[in-house]
Amino acid sequence: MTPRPRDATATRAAILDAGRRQFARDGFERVTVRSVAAEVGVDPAMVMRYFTNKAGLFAEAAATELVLPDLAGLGPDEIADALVDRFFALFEESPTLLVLLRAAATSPEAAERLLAVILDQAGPALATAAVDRPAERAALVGSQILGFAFVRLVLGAPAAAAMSRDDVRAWVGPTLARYLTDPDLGP
Amino acid sequence: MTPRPRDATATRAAILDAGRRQFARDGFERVTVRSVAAEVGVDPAMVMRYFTNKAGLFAEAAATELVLPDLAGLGPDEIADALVDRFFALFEESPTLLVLLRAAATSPEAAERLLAVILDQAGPALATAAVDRPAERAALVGSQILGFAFVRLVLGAPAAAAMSRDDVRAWVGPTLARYLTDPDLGP
DNA sequence: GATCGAAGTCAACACGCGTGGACTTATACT
DNA sequence: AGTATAAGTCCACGCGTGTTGACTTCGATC
Repeated sequence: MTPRPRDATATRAAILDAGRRQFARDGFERVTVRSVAAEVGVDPAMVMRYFTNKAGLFAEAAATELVLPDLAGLGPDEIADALVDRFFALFEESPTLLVLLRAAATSPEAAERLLAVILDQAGPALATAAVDRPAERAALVGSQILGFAFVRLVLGAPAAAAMSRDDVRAWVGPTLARYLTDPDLGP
Repeated sequence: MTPRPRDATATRAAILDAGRRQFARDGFERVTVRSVAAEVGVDPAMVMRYFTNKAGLFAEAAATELVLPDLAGLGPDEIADALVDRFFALFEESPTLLVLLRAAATSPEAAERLLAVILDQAGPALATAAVDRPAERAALVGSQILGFAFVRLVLGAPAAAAMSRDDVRAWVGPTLARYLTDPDLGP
């Protein structure tokens, strides 16, 4: 066959990559189809060809898979370390979560998607570790993780931005552990 | 004198109020001068007359004063309750902080302003309560407060949105207390 | 070597935006 | 009554946006 042996999907991947970077840096509205195309060195119409829409490009750029490890049978401290490590790596390897975080602030659809990621992907894993009230505990874990990412990556607070992975483990790890496993917490 | 005894500043206040509501709901970019003027029932040019700019309107709509209570001499639990109560009231009485939170996600200037609010207004008050490392502990307190507000008000997570003030006290209060006063925390 | 289809470019459209300036209205003072 | 002055309206400009359709290029197949 070899219908189109050229690097057909190469520019498509380049557009997606540039779009992801720009969405992660500027949010949805401030990114223009033209700016993405310019970064790739391609005509703006290419974006429509491959993604039909600016929204289509965003949807693909914001596709996030948390792939959390199995938390069952782990002690509180191990759970906390596993969560910190995973999210630390997640924000480093690809900015999809940051894309979603930035866009969620001004777009109800993006907010809904981010909430779905937390509830549907992190929810089950966290529920196996929660002593009770899994919904509340998952929401609190999410609030601390997103809040820290916000202060560190969006606001750029020096004290938070300067922390190493081990620092984050030591500072916020215990909070996550208590949110999930402290039986005395809550009303 | 009475240079203009008419309700001169009334429409100005109405524009500011409508702008604040729309900025709190939609962020900076999605709000248009026209939409604000339409909500007030006034010509768009009135916005320029009173605020010179869309940016000028935003700047005034985002002016935030935390007015935190004095935390010196309080125990950990009292500190936590005082913080939760103050921020709970703050988000209810006026959406300026929400305006700043939403806009900070996509605007570096807004992010800088929100960071300044945390550092300059909350920082000193929190520093009096912190056992050590005031910068790190203030950043962590801010991350939890903003993160919870984000999950509750922006994402609208049911488990977080349904919490009463006392629920929030019971769930996140202890976290704030530990961030400030736990001497064993951190690396 | 002719041809077909995909990859990519070009110019333009329609729209909504922020903003500016000329114009109108109406109130308070002389 | 007349007038100055502030409040408010109208209209339109210029720009950047997302998006579209027709055109061009070019490599692989027959």
